[in-house]
Amino acid sequence: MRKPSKPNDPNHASFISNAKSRFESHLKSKGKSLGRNDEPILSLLLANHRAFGAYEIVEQLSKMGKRVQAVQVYRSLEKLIEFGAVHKLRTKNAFVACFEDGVCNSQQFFICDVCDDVSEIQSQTLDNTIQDAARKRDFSVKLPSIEILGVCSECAST
Amino acid sequence: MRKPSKPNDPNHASFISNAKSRFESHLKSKGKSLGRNDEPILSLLLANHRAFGAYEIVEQLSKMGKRVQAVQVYRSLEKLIEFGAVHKLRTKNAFVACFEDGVCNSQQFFICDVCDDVSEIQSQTLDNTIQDAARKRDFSVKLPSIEILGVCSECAST
DNA sequence: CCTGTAATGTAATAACATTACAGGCTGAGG
DNA sequence: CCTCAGCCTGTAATGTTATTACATTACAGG
Repeated sequence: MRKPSKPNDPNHASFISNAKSRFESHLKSKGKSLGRNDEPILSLLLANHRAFGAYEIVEQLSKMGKRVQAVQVYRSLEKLIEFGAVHKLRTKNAFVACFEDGVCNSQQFFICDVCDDVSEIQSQTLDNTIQDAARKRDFSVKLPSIEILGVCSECAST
Repeated sequence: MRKPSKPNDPNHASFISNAKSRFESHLKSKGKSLGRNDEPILSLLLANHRAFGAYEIVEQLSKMGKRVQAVQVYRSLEKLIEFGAVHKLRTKNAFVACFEDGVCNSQQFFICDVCDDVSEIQSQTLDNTIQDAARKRDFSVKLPSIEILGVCSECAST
């Protein structure tokens, strides 16, 4: 099993370009293409290991000389989320890049209250436990959203 | 283990009055009291097995001749949530009564996309699985939020 | 060149949530 | 009984997140 990439990994740059080209192929296969706003947004999120609010993305891009409005950010995010390159954190109303290498189906996050770091996990056990519980009540799962708020090891030790 | 009460249960009325008096005692023990807005809001939520948005609560109360503004609803909800009588569903930006009988610590929900029904579960297994995953990464859990979106058995069969 | 589709830009607004401030009620202590 | 602190209420305004509506631009294929 591949480890998720993080911004401080030495080969993070290649991870990013891979993620981008995967996204572009995906779009192409659906008759769409990488828009002029998509790339900067994805880059911003990939360059950070935390979640950004949509309006924060607007600000950041603005600082980088790229003026866009919220709606354009939401449009790009929608595509990115659909593809799986970005996840939405509903507890935060914020958006975070997916750092899993390859396909990502789960939505399981540990979110640090202190430093805002988001770490995504892919626990088959957790998935199974949820599926079991769902089966028991004949509930058919569409989208499990698991967001565990707390304090990460780094912040706890300082 | 007691079953959670539902609006169509024959003894639901007594469940409601119990929930209310528990809430009132709790407030009293904290030097607070049941405000004039708290009761109607709790009643509304307890009378329905689904989540309400804050502004929807405003509307409903208005229909019942009680005019309040959003901020008042949020104030009551804050108290109710703190006590555990109401939960916030972050995937929906909405609020649902807790139908567990007694103390409720977990936040595990199955939410039907079709009929909006919310059913709360208290899976120790799920809790344990999350705690295990957290321990592995030295993450100290404060507030797990688990909201499973999908289709309930009723809606699937019709 | 024309046309259809996707992407963009712009403005306005909806939906959700909070802050600020002014009164009003109540109950414990003097 | 008085009064003062703490809680509750009401009102207005504002902040934050997300979407709708509509006009325009870019571009590939017939």
